[in-house]
Amino acid sequence: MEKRVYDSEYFSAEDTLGCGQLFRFYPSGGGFIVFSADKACFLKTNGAVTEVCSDDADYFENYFDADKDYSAIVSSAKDAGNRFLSAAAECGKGIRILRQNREEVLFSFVVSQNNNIPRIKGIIERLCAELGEERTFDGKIYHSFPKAARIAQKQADFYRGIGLGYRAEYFPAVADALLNGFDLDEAAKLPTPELKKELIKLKGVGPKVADCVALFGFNRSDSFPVDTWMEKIYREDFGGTLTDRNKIAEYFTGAYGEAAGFFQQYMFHYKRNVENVR
DNA sequence: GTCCAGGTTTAGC
DNA sequence: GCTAAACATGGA
Repeated sequence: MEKRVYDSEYFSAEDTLGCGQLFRFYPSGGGFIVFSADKACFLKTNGAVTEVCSDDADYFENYFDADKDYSAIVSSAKDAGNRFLSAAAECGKGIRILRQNREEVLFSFVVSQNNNIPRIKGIIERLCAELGEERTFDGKIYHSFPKAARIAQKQADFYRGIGLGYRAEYFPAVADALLNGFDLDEAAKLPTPELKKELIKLKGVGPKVADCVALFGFNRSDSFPVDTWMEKIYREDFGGTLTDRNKIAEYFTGAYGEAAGFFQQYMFHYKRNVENVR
C-alpha cells in the first residue's frame, strides 16, 4: 500500500465523489473507499491535504487527474460572467474530472437514464457483487466491475432481477456489441462529435449518456451532458428558453468550449448538493 | 395516489 | 426530420 498526498484546495474527496461521476464509493475510516474497474483506493481529505492510499498508486494518480492544475479552470469559471456558475465553481473547486475505465462508465451511465443516483449506486453494487471478480483491499473482499465478456453471459432477465427494470435488455445488447467489433479504443481516436455519434449507436445510449461517457471515460471536456438538473439550471440560472436538450448542450459547449465539461460538473454538484438541500 | 430521477426507444406523423 | 407516449423502480 502506497500513500500519496496532494494539496486539497483543488482536490477534495467530498467534492469529487459527490458530483455523480462515479457510483462505487463508500464512507470508511473518516474517508472513502473508491473502486474503479478491478482496483481500489482509500481517499481522504483532511484539512489542507488529500491522501490517496492504494496498491495501484499510478493508476489512481491518473484516475484523479492529479497532475492537472485546476486553478485556471476554476478562475475562468468565476470570470465567465454568470453568477450561478461563479458560485458553483467557488463551492466545488475541489472537484476533479475523473479518468475512468471506459466500459465501467458506459454500463454505469446506461443504468443512469431516467433514474436517481442512490438507486443507480444500488444496482451497480448488485451487478458487481453478482458478476464481478473477488479482490481484496486492505484485507477486505470486494468485487471488480464485470467486463463485457462476463456481462454478455447473462440475459435480460438476470438484469431485471438486480433492478435494472426496462433497461435490462440494454446490458446484453451493449456487451454483445463490445464483443463483436465495437472497439472503444478505436472510438477514442475520433474527434468528440464523431465519438458521440459512434456511442449513440449502442442500445440504451442517447445524447446525454454519450456525453457522460465521453467526458468521464474519454476525457473529453468539450462535452456537456444535459439532464433534468442541467435543464433546470439553464432555465433558472441562465434565463434560457430552449427546451431541446441537444440545443442546450450546444449553447454551453459553444460558450465554454474545452472548459464546458468542468463547468458542467461544478454546476451539477452545486444545484444538487448545495443550493437544493433535500 | 402523483411526481421525480444524470433519458432512450419506438411509433406515428 | 420532429413529437409524444411508454418504459421499471423506489423514495418523497
